[in-house]
Amino acid sequence: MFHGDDGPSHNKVSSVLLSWYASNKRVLPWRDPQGLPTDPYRVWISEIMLQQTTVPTVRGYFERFISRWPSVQDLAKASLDDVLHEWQGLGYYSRAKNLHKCAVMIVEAFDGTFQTAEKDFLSLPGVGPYTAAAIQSIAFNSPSTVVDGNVERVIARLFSLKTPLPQAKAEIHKLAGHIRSEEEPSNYAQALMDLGSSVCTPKAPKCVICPLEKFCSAKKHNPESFPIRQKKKEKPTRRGIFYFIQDDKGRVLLEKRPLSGGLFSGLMALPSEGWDTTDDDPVTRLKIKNIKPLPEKVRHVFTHFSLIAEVRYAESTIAEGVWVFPEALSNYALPTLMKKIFKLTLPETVE
DNA sequence: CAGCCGTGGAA
DNA sequence: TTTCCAAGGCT
Repeated sequence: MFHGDDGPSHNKVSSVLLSWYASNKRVLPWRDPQGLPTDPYRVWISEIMLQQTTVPTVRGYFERFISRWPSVQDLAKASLDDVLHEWQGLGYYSRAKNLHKCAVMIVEAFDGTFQTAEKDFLSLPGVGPYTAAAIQSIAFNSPSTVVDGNVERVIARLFSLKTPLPQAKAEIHKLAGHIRSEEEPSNYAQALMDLGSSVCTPKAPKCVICPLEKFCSAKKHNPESFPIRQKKKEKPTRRGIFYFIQDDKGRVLLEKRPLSGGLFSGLMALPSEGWDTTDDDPVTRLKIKNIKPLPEKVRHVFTHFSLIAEVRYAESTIAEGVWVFPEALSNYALPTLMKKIFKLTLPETVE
């Protein structure tokens, strides 16, 4: 399994890594400054927020979220709309829906206490293999193999893995499990991820200061070329039309996006057509008339496509939907795309 | 498995 | 401007 005497030996790797972490530990809002165990609730919230999201982005969201709902009981009592409002701009909005659902489940089915078994976390919506392992080790200091994007990169480089991602995931998990020790599981998991994010970076890794340099197979060659990834498919461009409809009092027509799934699930948005997977025809449905296009187009990039949004001023007299005064827009959970549009149509009102 | 699901920062 | 990808999970 290991590459002879030059390959990574797990006890050496973990001890070197733990001592590196002891003097390079970053202060983060969800991390106890003294290294004491952190409230599992805080670990859980932070791990959900950190899914595919960077530390600088999460920081502010985490602080606001925790001060508003300091415990899982508080979160369970909150309304989903309030949770989504606190989540607006963070993206992947199903995370907020699942978070709220989990809080209710934990209070009702788990009697308000976090379970200490990884399989219990895995049964929760929005908690997958990474997050379950992270909570297990970080919050309960119990050994578990934590593999995120950082760990994938570190492992791929340590062993110069030729198998491309995502095919290599199983192999990486196996190697990560062999490398890790069962000492200080909480510190070890965070140390490996910190190393990946600050030293063993995707571009221009700082091998000179890396504590694992002497164990690393890729260091001699081209560390930046690992992990090898499958070619990504080209991102298509879609065009959509968004109707900015005001009544005679200046109120804007918003509609709630279906909670069942899709883009911006559960958030408020302008009526639109032509860009998402629905076949909605708002012009007919809302009896839209007097359509006047806005010359500027709004560009927005999603994970799997780019959007060119055309905005059209229009009128409607229907009673359905939610008519909102511009000053009251901040009371609603709005995706970033809507904020971009309102910056053009309501420049005085939007931050 | 591959497509879906947001956004922003870095280079 | 473009490209990458970040403490992933669900279907």
